[in-house]
Formats: sequence, structure tokens, C-alpha cells
Amino acid sequence: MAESKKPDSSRRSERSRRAIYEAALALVGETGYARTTIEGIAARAGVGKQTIYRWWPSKAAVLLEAFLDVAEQAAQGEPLIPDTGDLEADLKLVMRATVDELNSPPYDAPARALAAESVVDPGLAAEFVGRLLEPQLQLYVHRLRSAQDAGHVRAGVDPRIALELLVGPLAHRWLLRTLPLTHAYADEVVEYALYGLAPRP
Amino acid sequence: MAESKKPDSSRRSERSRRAIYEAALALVGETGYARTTIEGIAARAGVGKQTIYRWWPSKAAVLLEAFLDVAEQAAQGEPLIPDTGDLEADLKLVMRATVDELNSPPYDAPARALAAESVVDPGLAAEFVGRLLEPQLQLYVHRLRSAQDAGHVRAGVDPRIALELLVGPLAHRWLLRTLPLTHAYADEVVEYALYGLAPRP
Amino acid sequence: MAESKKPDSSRRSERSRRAIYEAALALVGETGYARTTIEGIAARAGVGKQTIYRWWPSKAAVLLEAFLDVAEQAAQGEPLIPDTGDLEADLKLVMRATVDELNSPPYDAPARALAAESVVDPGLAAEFVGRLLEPQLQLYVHRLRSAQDAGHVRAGVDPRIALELLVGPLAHRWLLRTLPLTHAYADEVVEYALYGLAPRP
Amino acid sequence: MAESKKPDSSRRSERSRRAIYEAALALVGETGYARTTIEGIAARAGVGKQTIYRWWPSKAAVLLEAFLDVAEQAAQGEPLIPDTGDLEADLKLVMRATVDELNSPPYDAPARALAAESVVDPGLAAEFVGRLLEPQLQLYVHRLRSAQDAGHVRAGVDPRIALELLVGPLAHRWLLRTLPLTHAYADEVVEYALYGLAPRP
DNA sequence: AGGTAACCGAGACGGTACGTCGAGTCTTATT
DNA sequence: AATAAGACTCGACGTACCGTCTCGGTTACCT
Repeated sequence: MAESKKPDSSRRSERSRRAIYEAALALVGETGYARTTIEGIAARAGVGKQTIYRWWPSKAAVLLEAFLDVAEQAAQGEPLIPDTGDLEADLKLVMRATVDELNSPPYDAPARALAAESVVDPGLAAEFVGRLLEPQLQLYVHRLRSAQDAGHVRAGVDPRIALELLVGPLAHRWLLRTLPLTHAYADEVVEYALYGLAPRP
Repeated sequence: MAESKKPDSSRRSERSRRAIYEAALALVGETGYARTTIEGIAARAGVGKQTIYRWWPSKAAVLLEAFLDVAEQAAQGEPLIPDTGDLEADLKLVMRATVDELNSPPYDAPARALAAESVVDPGLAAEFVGRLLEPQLQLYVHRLRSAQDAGHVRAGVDPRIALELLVGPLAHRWLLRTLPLTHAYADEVVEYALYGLAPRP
Repeated sequence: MAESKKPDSSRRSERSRRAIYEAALALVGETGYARTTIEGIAARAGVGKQTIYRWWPSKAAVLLEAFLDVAEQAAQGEPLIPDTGDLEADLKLVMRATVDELNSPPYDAPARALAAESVVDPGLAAEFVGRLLEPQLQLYVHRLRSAQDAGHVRAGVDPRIALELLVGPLAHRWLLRTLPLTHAYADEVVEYALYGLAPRP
Repeated sequence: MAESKKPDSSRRSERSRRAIYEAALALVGETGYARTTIEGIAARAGVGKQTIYRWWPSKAAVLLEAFLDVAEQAAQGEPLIPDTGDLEADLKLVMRATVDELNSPPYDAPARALAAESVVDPGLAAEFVGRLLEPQLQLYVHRLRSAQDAGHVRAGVDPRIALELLVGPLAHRWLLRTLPLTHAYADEVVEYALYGLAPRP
């Protein structure tokens, strides 16, 4: 009943782990995900290939962890979604910030790669959504519930669906590049969506 | 400005073209896009590899055309978006149909593969969006404009953005599998979105 | 009992035939036999591939005929082997001329290619020997017989073997490049061989 | 002056090396050199193609080493050229043995292929001559010098040229198949050549 | 003089092998 | 025991030519 030998993580080289993260992100940024290879990551990180295969099941998994790593560090001074009492203003703020993030190359390249892989690999998608996307979405749920409590959103509204009315259109433009992703667009999406959520007089 | 010798398409073998489409769709359906190889398509189609490389620049391009080919044949009896005068009912109808399509494996596998590649390959994305997605989206624009003319949608609303409020959430759930994609969800998205578009009394 | 359709040689395009010869010799000279392709010959000659396949069974056969063609033209003012009565002088003359020929690139390249192919393809070897080499060798037989009649070569000597004592060493150096092929060497071979053929006092 | 990364030969798999030699010789023997492919050798040896490309620059180089390998093993019980004091008899012995070797298929096929390639590839020729042919020729040089010391060959004779009078004719018949290669022919060549080398009374 | 059968240029086709790249596994020596 | 290094088998890549096969277009013979 032996599991096929799992490595002893207490012995793991922290140095190598970080070098692999950096190499993975750098290569994906410079040459794109498809042209990034495990061999290339290992070479750039000054690491043996086996060290990667020992700790990660796939190229996508390496990139996901690398990306989570920087995301966590960036999220230390967590901005969350502000709650000034003005829902529309607060949402426009975060949505504009999201637009900026999606438009910035150092974020765009790995995030795009991970999204694309997730589209096609349900296992990765579960990780990607669970560890990266869902926590973000929950912030919207909280803010919307708070607005609901304050009477700015109709009582019957399901925040989960409301949030997707906001985030879905942004994701759509970002992923498929149908049209440019701008602050103006973010604002309009917020406005159109909120019309439908506001209480009827 | 020398074009690197283009083949003479009048000499092209229709037989091979169709065989390649069928092989590509079959293999993507059976083994997934990543494990589908050009060599495999050629072998299954009973065709030389060069015949694929002569006419398409990449595996994704083959699949796109194969998919467009069946899409066109399927769209002969064009369903379009009905216009019964009841916008909500009409939209729910198409949105439910779209949900069914996205949930049906023979459509899902190649569409997902193309979407994933498009996320990461802007050139393919342009083709994918322009030839497959955008025509679909224009149907929404038309239906929404018609509703606007009938006074069921506020005059100031931009149909392009309105449509993304409908389609974006669906795409989001489909692509990233955040939550199940159901008829109920389609209905709710339509309802939430239309609240915001309806004229204020 | 129909032979699988042989082409009608009276209809053959002389223009194409000559262009193919020239292209074949030029390409073999410029890029070597191995890198010369039938497609390349056809392209250079401004000829369809089929025109080559119609008239020749192989690349080697094309080159052989091309080479024979120039060899015939060159041999119009046939030098043969002179017969001044001084066998040694006469042989040195031809042997030196042969050395010069073998050392001249325009002759060397195609001749080498044909020899190499012949080593490995008995059918081609038969053609090569019968149409090109053997006629040359017969000249030696005649000259040696004449010398025998004049009493300059022992009566018991078989001219066929004697000739190979002269030509063999030259061929050996040429084909395998063991040592440089010079006039001095030609002279020495003639001298050493003739010692053995001369009548014993 | 960067060498394009050379592999570490201390890590080399002996098992693969021997399997490649055997496969190469077997395939050349069975199907001929031209129809022997690197892919075929790799498959037959149960080896990755890359393992061949890592250690050899060409198909011919593989075959050369394979052939040298068996030649070395065969030459353990070195026969050399005997020195009984009777030069003619000794030479006839080796020349007949050489004829037998050249007429035996397992030797003929690879040797012929290597010779043919050498005719056309000077680099290979250098290897072929230096490592295989020249050591054989030196045996003749030694034997002839010994005969010279014993007064059975004229003092002025250059053994190098004398040897080519013996070996050249044999090679000529073997390579171009002008006439059959027999013991009788070997004897005659020896006799004719020795006439010219013997001291004049 | 018109019809027609061949050769001709061109090049698409189904194939085979090329030489390269990278995947994932395994081995060796080092820390 | 984990590591850096890298050789190994394997499979696919995209390319180059093979030899076969249409496809018009031009000759050149033959009614």
C-alpha cells in the first residue's frame, strides 16, 4: 500500500524553488507559454530537470504556483474592495484597477497562459479558480451583500450572479480580445449592471 | 516583398480537404486537442503531412476551418434570434440553446480548444472572433436594436455593451468552469441584465 | 502482353534533353552528387519532373548519359594512344593525360559520382564500365598487342592483365585519395609495370 | 571558437553503442546501404535516433565505426603477411586471402558501401583510408622491404609504389566489377608485378 | 484543315526519412 | 536524500524529395 514514493519536503531546496518561479515567469513573459519548456526553465534556474519533475506534475502547475507566489506577495497590503457607501463608485474603482492589471504585460502573460490551459485542463482549472479567482470573486460577494444590507441593491438579488454580470464581460473582452478593454468600458459595465440591481422605487 | 510561393488553390484536392476536417474533429473529440498531432490528422485522413502544411499554418488553423465548416453547414437552416416581441422570452430561448450547445461534447471539445488557443494566440483569436463569434454577436445587436425601436429597451443603451452583459457571464462559466452552466443560470442572467435595460417608468 | 507504355522517342524534345544534361552536370559540379536532386535538375532545366522520369530510371542514369554526351563530343578529335614505337613514352603520355583529366574538377565531379554509384549499383556499373571505361581500356589492349608484335613485350603476357597493372594503381589513388595523383606517379607506375613486361634477355 | 557542446563520453551507454553497430551491419547486409536509414538503425537497435545523432555525424560514420569494430576483433589473431623467404608465395597467399574476403558477402556489403561513400566524401575517405586501409598497406611495405633486404627486390624500388601495383588492380576489379576477381587473377598480378621488381641478373 | 494523341511545364498528391526539439525517466557524482 | 547534470527512449515537429498523378498548353501527325 505504498504510495509511489513521495519526496520529503522538509529537505527541499528553497533556493531552487524560488529560482524556478523566477525562471518560469521570466520565460513565459519573454517568449510566451507555448515556447517555454521545462528544460528551459531548469536551465535558466540553474537547476536539474528532475528537481522540477519531483515537485510539480506539469509546466502549468509550476507556472500556477509561481504566479500565486507573486500574487500573494502583492496582496500583502490587501486593498480589497472599498466600502464608501457608494456602490457604483466602489465597483468602478476595482473594475478599473482590474482593467489596468489585465492590460499590464507582466500580469497578462502568465495569467493568460494559465487561463488558456485551464480552459482545456479541468484539473488545472479547479486549482486556478479555487486558489486565485474565487477569492477575488468573494470580495465582490461581500461588497454586494453589504450594499444589499444598506438597501442599495434589491433584496432578491443573488450576489453570485450579480458579480458575474460585472466580471463576465471584462473576462470576455480580455480573453478573446473582441474589443479593447478600457476604463470607459469598465464604467459602462458597472452602470448597466447596477441599473438592474438597484431597488425599484 | 517576395511572397514565399503560394500554392495554386484551383488544383486543390477537395477530397483531402474534407478528410482532414473530419480527422481533425474526430481526433480532437476523442483524444483532446493537446494530444492531437498534425501527423495523427494526416495519418487518419490518409493524407501526406505536406498536404496539411501546404494549406494551413498550424494545427489550430486546421481545426478552426474544420469547425467553421461544420458550423456553416449547421447554420444552413439559420435559427437566428427569434423576434416575437417579447425580448426576455426570445433571449432566454437563444441563451438556453447556447447553454445546450456549450454542454454538448461534440461542440464543446473543438470550441474549447479553439478558445484556449485564441486566448494565447492573437492571430488565431482574430480569425476565431471575426469568423465565428462576431457574426453570432451581431444577431444580439440586431435583436436588441429591434427591441429598442419597439420601446422595450431604453434609448440610450449601447447594444454592444448590453450583449456582453448577456454573453460574458455565460462565457465565463463555460471557459473557466467556475459553476455549472444551466438553463436556470441563463434565465437569471437574462433577467438581471434586462432589469437594467428596461425603460424607467 | 502490353509493355507498360513506353514513350515515343521520335516525339522527344531535344531542347529538354540538352537542358537536363547541362543542369545535371552543373548541379553535380556545384553542389555534389548527393545534394543534387531530380527536382533540382528539373527546376534548373526549366522542365517538368515527369519529363525526367519519362526518359530515365534514376538520377544516376541521367548523369551517366549527360557525362557520356560530353565525353563523346570531347572524343571527336580522338587522341587514342599514340604508337611511336616507344611503348614507355607512349604510355607515359596517356597516363599523364589521364592524371590531368582526373585532377580537373569539371571531369572529376561527375566521374567520381558515377564511379561511387557504380561501386554500389551493379546495374549502373555495367553501363558505366561498358560504355565509358571499357572502350578506354581496349585502347591499352591494342597498344600493348602492337608492342607485343614489335617484340617489346613478352609473348606470354596477357594484355588485359598488363593494362590493369597500369590503370589499377591510378584508379586506386584517384578513388580513395590515398596519395596525390601526379605525373611523377604515372611515370613510375609505367616504369615499374613495364619492367615486368619487357622480354628477358 | 565555441565548440557546439560535446557530450560526455564517460556517460555513454556501451549497450546502445554495440546494439547500433550490430543493427547497422545487419541492415546494410540485408537491404543495402542506400536503403538503410538512421531511423531504421535506431529502431532495430532499440535506441532513440538522438543517441545516434549524439555520437556520430552521419550514417557513413556509424557504419565505419561498426566495421572497424568487427575488423579489430577479427584482427586479434593477426595474420599479417607471412615471411617465408619466398616473396612470390607469400604475396600470393595474402592476395588470395584478400580476394576471398572481398568476395564474401558479409564483408563485401559494408566495405563496398564505405568505399563508395569515401569516393565521394573526402572526410570519410580520410578516416576510411587512415584507420582501415593504410594499416593493411603498411604490411605490404614491411614485407617488401624485408624482401629488399634479402636481395629479392631491386634496391631502387619504392615499396609504396610496388604495393600499389599489387593492390590497385585488385581494387579496380572489385570496385567496378570489370572482370571476376579470382585466385588466378591474384596470382597473375603478383607474377606480373614481381617480374618488374626482381633484380636484373 | 481539323482532330487527336503524344509530349511538355507545372505542381499537388501520398509517402518516407531527415535532423531537431522537448518530454519524462534514469543514472552518476556532489553536497 | 535531494541536488545539478545530462544521457537515455520516445514521439512529434516542420522540411525536403521521392515517384505518381492530374491539369491545361502546345506540337506534330493523320486522317
